[in-house]
Amino acid sequence: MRHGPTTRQTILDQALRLFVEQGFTETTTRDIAKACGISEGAIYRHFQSKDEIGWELFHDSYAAMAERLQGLIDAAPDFAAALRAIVADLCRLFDDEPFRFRYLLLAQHAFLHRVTAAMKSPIKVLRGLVERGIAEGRIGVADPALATAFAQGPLLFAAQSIVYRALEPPLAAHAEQIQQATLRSLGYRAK
Amino acid sequence: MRHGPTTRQTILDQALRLFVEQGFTETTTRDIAKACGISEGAIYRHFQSKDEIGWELFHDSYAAMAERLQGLIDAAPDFAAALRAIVADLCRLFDDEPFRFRYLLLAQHAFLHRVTAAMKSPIKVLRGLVERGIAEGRIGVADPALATAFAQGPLLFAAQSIVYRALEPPLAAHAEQIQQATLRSLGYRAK
DNA sequence: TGTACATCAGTGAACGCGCGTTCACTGATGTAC
DNA sequence: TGTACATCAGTGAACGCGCGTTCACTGATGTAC
Repeated sequence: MRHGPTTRQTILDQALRLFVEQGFTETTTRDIAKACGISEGAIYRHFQSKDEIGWELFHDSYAAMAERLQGLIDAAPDFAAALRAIVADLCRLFDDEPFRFRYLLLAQHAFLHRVTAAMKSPIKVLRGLVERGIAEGRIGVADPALATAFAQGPLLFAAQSIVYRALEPPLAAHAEQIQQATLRSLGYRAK
Repeated sequence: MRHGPTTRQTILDQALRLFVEQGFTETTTRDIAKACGISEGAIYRHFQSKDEIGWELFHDSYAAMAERLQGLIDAAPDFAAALRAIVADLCRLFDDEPFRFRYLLLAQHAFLHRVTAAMKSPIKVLRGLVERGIAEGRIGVADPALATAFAQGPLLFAAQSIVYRALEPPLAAHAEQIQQATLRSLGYRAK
């Protein structure tokens, strides 16, 4: 295929799935090639290394998610609405693109050493929102680091429970409960 | 050393640390041997394989934690006291044995396929407590799977925040806040 | 106590295997004239 | 339109390396008599 922008995307798609299912190190270039129906050599027409595939998958999704969350926050009328919008959106992302969602969680550890302080990150965005909530007197938990930690719990453990087959999918079906649990865990009080 | 029960333990200790710091697959038998100050061959006097080291570290701690949590629950006068005791105890464990604590979280994924349904597990113990709380009308979240997920969030994300240096150690210093956030996220109501 | 043998933790070189990556080559498609 | 050459994705065998594991050997300690 001369005009085949599809092979590169196929490699990304299959690698994403395999990295989540088997782990990054545990996935071989032979696995990826086989899943794509191409030879191993062909991978290196599109990427310099296996590491580059992993990093590109992480970096692009990570930055995109940060922008997306910031957009939701900017569009929301107040703190609680912003938090609710984020939870609802991430539930949808988990249901629609489970591999992308899960890869972001896994790859955080693996590529942490490459995440520079300058990079936008979903965690920083969330922390910004939490700090605003504290400043506006909406949140009972005074320590922003602790509050940011608490804010992640309900959504991400609910997602994990679905992965481990302890909780019934889709995650969006539990969005309302997750939103409430998140607000409660922060000690939210309405105006 | 003829009467040297220390080498086996040294291997376990160093492997635990390395598995947490670098990952299981990323840690080589050369790494372990070097950290212990022994040859690679010596490892195989005490363990059949690298996998066995990983599994033993996981299985022993996993079962021990399950027993420990069940003991705390049995000794507590009511639901809230049990949950508080668990949180306080796990905070202490994280501070005292950070590698053991973190390894349990990491290895869950890696050894999940070997965790049989018959094995005792901290998650099952927690779920049992949560179900009791729901039955006794103490918990607002009706779905036990969802409530079990919520119950893990404040503690484990606070722990992760310390690992990522976002939150000030020790974890025990935040125990009170974590206990309250856990109860709140479950929609706890006192008698 | 002294001697002969057994036991066992530890050594370190070596093994085979599977990994990520390379590279000479193929064949289809695009371009120049 | 036809011909010659350029470009490029893809092939698949091969490469070197580092991995987990093995094994013949050593030397210290325990045991039998």
